[in-house]
Amino acid sequence: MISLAQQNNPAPEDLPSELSGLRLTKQRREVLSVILSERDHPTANDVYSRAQKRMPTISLATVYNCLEALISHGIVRQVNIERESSRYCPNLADHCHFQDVSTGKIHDVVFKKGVKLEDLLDLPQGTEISHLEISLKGSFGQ
Amino acid sequence: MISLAQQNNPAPEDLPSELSGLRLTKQRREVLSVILSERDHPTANDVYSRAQKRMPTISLATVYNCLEALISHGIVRQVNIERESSRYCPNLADHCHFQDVSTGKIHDVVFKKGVKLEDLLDLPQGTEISHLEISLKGSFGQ
DNA sequence: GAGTAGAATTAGAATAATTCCAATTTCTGC
DNA sequence: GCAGAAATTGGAATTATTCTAATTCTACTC
Repeated sequence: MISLAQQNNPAPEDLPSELSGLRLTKQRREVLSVILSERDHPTANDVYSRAQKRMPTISLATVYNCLEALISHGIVRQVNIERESSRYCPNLADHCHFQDVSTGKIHDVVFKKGVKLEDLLDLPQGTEISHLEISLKGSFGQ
Repeated sequence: MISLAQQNNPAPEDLPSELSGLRLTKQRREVLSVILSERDHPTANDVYSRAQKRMPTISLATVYNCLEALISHGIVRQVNIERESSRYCPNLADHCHFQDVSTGKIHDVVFKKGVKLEDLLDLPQGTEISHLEISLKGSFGQ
């Protein structure tokens, strides 16, 4: 079985009709396909305009609804950097986000092997982490 | 010399007239005093209503302006957790933020000694980090 | 101390991302 | 095919934040 993480340019019709217990409606499949196809961390608006190309009747509210459904079922991650609009990422592996200030583009950054952030933080015994986000900004050397 | 980080409940009038090259006007001193006095990571609105107690004529726009000035001079840190409104933190030491989901309160979390996040990330040689934010949500054990 | 230029403050309008709402459409199970 | 539930839709509402233009303050210069 091919995991979504590897799938590169799945047309909406190639996506299953259900995923992680979420019914994939036509719109959800379209939204997911957009996010899987161009992994450049699009905003909701980006997703909206890309989805409109194949499905001109989709509404922005639906895009937000679909994103929320995909996120709450663990199919997509929401990415927040400072106060910018949220972006969406289909990479479910442990990683964080680096924004190149000269281009605005966002890059996935992984931890060096074996590193688990939770082990590095001085949290009280028994703390349960339900959400963890690391974001960086900067530039690649001159 | 007492560093701001240690100062506990500085009345506005006890703050210097300049700090890190920033002229501390009456309003900036008031805003800073609010943030230093109750270190509960207030939002701009919280700061506004607290500041109003002593300075009823201060405006919300001024609070935003003052916060921006304090941040850009490295006197205060802006804290973002997901899409919630920004919060403001006078703790300049290396730390990150944990939000207890049962109370909504935000707690400072430090790294275990010797840990430097930059060392743990797989970033290209020569990458310069200008901004780094780590936020967590969860609960303290049951 | 008056005059002045630049900076800061202010109230209110504007913006923009996101959420809400109520009506309609589409599904699913029978 | 039908009933009820779930999803979609367009547009309005919300909310945090930023912008604008007018006023006030501050620090200098004379």
